[in-house]
Amino acid sequence: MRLDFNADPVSLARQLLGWTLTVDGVGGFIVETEAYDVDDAASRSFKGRTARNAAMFGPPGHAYVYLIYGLHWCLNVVCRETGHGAAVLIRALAPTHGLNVMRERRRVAKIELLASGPGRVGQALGIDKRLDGLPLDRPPFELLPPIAAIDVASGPRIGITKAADLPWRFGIAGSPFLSRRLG
DNA sequence: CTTTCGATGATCT
DNA sequence: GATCATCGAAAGG
Repeated sequence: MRLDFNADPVSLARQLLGWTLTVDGVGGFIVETEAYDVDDAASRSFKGRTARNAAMFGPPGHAYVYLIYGLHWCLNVVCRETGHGAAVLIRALAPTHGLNVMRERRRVAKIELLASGPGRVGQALGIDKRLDGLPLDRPPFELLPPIAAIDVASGPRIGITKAADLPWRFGIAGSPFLSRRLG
């Protein structure tokens, strides 16, 4: 099984569900993603390339990391061809690797809250600016294929004001680790 | 269960 | 000075 990072973000967002993502051996399987495309008013790449979003215009299969609301680090997977500015936001994981490390970083008792949201994923995996632009197929990252078939659900994206009607949020149907329920 | 609101800082206008 | 792909706590039903 292989991921096609050259695909469009909607396709990659669906492909990524069920893959296990770890940083320094800490993480879980991807349960929720969001697509951000070229010419997408909700995307940080919409107004063109800047210092902040440069990684989005770099090679597919690399990380794009940014700080939101001054305190949360969010992790994206760059896709399409180099120079396009499309990516998939990792919104939630089902924790499987390094549970103790994540609990220490997050300081929450419930396993459902360890990585169920983009900011929570960032905190649980220790994501920050150092990882911006790094390839996802080499340490500290690791991506492992799904072990079972995935039942995909979709719905509108969250926390955006533009193009908010597009159903570009994807998740594993019925998972208790989704940041919010999905239709 | 729901809604509201403050925290916090880099980036862009 | 405004914006922002969020979170968590607090307040209200």
